[in-house]
Amino acid sequence: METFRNDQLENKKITISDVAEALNVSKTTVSRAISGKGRISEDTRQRVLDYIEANDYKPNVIAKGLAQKKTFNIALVIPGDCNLVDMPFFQNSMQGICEEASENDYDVMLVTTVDDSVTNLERMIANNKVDGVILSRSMVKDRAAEFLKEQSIPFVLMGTSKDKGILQVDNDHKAGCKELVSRMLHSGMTKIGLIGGSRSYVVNRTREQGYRDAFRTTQTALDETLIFENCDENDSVEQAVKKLTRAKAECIVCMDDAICSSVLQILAENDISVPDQMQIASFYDSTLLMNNKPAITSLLFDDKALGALTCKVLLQYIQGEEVQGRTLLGYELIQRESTLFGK
Amino acid sequence: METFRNDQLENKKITISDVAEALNVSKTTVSRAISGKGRISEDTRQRVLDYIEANDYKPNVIAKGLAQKKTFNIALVIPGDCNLVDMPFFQNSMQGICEEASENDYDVMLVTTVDDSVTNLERMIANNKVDGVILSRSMVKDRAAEFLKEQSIPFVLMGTSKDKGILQVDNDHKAGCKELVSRMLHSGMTKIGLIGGSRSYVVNRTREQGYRDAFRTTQTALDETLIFENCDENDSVEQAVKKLTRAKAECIVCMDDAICSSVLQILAENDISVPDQMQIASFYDSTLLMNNKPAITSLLFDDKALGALTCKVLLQYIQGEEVQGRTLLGYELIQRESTLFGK
DNA sequence: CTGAAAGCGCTTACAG
DNA sequence: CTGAAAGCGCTTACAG
Repeated sequence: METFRNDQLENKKITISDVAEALNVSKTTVSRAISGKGRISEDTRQRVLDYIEANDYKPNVIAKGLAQKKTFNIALVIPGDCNLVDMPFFQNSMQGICEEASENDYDVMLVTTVDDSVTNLERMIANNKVDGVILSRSMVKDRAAEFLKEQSIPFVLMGTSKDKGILQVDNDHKAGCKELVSRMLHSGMTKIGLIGGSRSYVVNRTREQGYRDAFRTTQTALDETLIFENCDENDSVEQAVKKLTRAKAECIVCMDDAICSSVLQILAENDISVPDQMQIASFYDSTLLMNNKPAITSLLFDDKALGALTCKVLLQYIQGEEVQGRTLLGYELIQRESTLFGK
Repeated sequence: METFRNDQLENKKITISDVAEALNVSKTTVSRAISGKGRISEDTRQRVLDYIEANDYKPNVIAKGLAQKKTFNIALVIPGDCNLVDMPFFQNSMQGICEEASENDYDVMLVTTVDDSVTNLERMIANNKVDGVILSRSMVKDRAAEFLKEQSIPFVLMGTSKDKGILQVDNDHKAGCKELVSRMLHSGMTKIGLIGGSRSYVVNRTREQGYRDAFRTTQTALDETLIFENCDENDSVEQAVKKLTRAKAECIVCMDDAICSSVLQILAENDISVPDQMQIASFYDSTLLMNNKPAITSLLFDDKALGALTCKVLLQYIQGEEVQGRTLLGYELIQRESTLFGK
């Protein structure tokens, strides 16, 4: 059995002192040439820059951070226990965050939380390892947000919170859901069922709000018995579907693709065809149902852009710039075969 | 529109000098009490520790790192463009990595790669932000691995490589696949088809090897026309399924759940029932097919444990301990309704 | 057992 | 425009 041991040979990197010495200037001058701060002649500046380029000198960011009391790192907090349907969201937004951070010479540290525990986040903050934090899934009662607030650590929520004191960037779920349902109402449907997940997540409440807004705006009576929430289990979804078919709902709007997937399965088992006997739409297009036949009408959000923007706002805020308290991103309504309106 | 601006008030944290002053000892002594290195009387050690505890002093890890030329960070490199079926693997292993790192007072930095580009990784390495790297998906030709080798940065591959010079920790795909296929052969089947994804990924080659080994060990003739690889598109999977049904294969083994999902759909469309007319098994259980009826026989791996172990090996290596060149983790063979053998 | 001092690799008032 | 010096918050030979 072959084994390895790290030689720990320090591959010595060139430092600012080396550069200064080689050029016969002070470290101060080198530092200024690089940062662009302070007066320096264009001539020496160019000399320094050329030397750096030629000798591949990279300032040590850690040392720079120590001197400036910064880390040039941000933390991304993601749930360690999310289910399949949420993964694309985290994956894509993560990608956007990393790219945006990278462009600003920042790096992102990963913090996973389990069961609403914030110990990992606490450790990272206590260790001074980050300049700010991105929170990614917001619970109605969010311990991480509370913790960061009392520690007065800069952070932004990639999501929505009713707490106006929290910086937030989110997809405009409410407007999207409202438009989707409004279109259905305009097409003449009235019995539009809604099946949603846990109300512990802010996003589910937001989506529901959009649904309600559609009815209010179009002045259509809303039948509360067609709304089913907290349907986390397959069983509760099944109950909901049964009640909705019995109530002769024309369409079932699912709050996310996980629920939609269950609904489709249940309908198939009961030989209820989509869209003829029951129309279906989903509030979130997760690629989980990409290959479903018929294709499912749904709302499409650009999660990568959301991540990038969230990161941008955080970095601006960290740098002392003024930022908007809340930013909402657009959506796309994709009409597919599972619904009949607007055809 | 409400806006925010960061006050940038430095919430001053207590430093080692503060502690030293308060206790009337030197910084050296405080440092020693904390690190446990160097001689120090049990008495003063306890005094320091008590004070620290009482006043909630946390050493600044960044400063410690500067002095020791360490960062106490590792980087995790993940593909920015993975598809749904791979996400649970990354999510779960990530969780394992984060937990293990946390326990060793290390943090993990996220690096996403796009199209085999290593620029983000280069930046992170150049910036001295990490002590080591975990590579998570291995291509047959892996640029990230090459880069890290020539820079002699400690790294371990969470996966398999034929390069014996690379530290690796992986699930034992080969043994798992071998056992699965062997059991089928022992039950009397002979026509066992294989449909796999891109051979650019090492894991797909490894799985195929297990399949071949099963035939060799049981001394069964292997019909090469039953093997279909590089089936990345739905079309190629469809072709493969058609050929396999025509060839009267008794079972189709899918290299992963994405392929399995396509296969199931194609079989359904052609009214071929599972397992009566065609048995199905998958080499990787990704929860994607969790609710499929019939449930799919497959191999189960503990990705979180894989992540944790990979991280552990990296940290040991970084600390100069001797580590095994290659470590393989077990698997579980889950027999479900989609196959008939062993019942 | 304990401490003064130098050092990690930067930045930044301050002085010239 | 440029530099010497102090400082960021730690660690670690070295001396006592």
